[in-house]
Amino acid sequence: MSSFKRNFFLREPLTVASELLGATLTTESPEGRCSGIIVEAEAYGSADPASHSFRGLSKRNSAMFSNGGYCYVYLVYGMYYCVNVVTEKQGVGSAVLIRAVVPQQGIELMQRRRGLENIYKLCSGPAKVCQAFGIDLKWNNHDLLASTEIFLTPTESAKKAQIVFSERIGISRAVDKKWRVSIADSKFLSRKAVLKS
DNA sequence: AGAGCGATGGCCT
DNA sequence: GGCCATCGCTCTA
Repeated sequence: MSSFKRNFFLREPLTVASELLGATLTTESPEGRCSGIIVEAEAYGSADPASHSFRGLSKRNSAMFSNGGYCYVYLVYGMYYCVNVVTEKQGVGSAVLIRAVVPQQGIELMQRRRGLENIYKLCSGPAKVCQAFGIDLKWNNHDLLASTEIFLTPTESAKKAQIVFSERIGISRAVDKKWRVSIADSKFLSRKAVLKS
């Protein structure tokens, strides 16, 4: 089984986001292993008004400034978690938000954690992914290249799916940037990609 | 199918 | 006090 190299993550978040589509996210916990294929992600840049890192380092966002390949987990709306893959070199606050995944291993465990049967809705949103995979602050700022509890593996098949670029979801600043990437036609997305002329 | 809204807590002004 | 990188429920069509 191959794995990502550090250099993969030391690039601009939109590039990393595009190339993470098709990759597999895996978590290991005492309850079991969960894995799934990433089909939707968003890039957040260091000079991006929509990014948590825009106003500089804080207690909450400090993991965003870690080296590429680390993990940034945050609490959103007081009740859910979202998981990001940190990009670029240490000191630069950029990351890729994992928004949707196609469940592969541990589907029963995901269904139990989510309290939901429907495969298509199991991981169709950033907080749903975290709930299904058991991701919370315990893994914030973990190195995805060193951890055995949360990690990424590259796409095995050589086939490249069609990628769509669209506007990011749930933000109020820099709304025009098309920094959301998704696999066209996937039934596992948080929303269909809206293409504006 | 789409709009509205409450839950809930940390962080920023 | 206001604002969230959300979700799932309810109401209207």
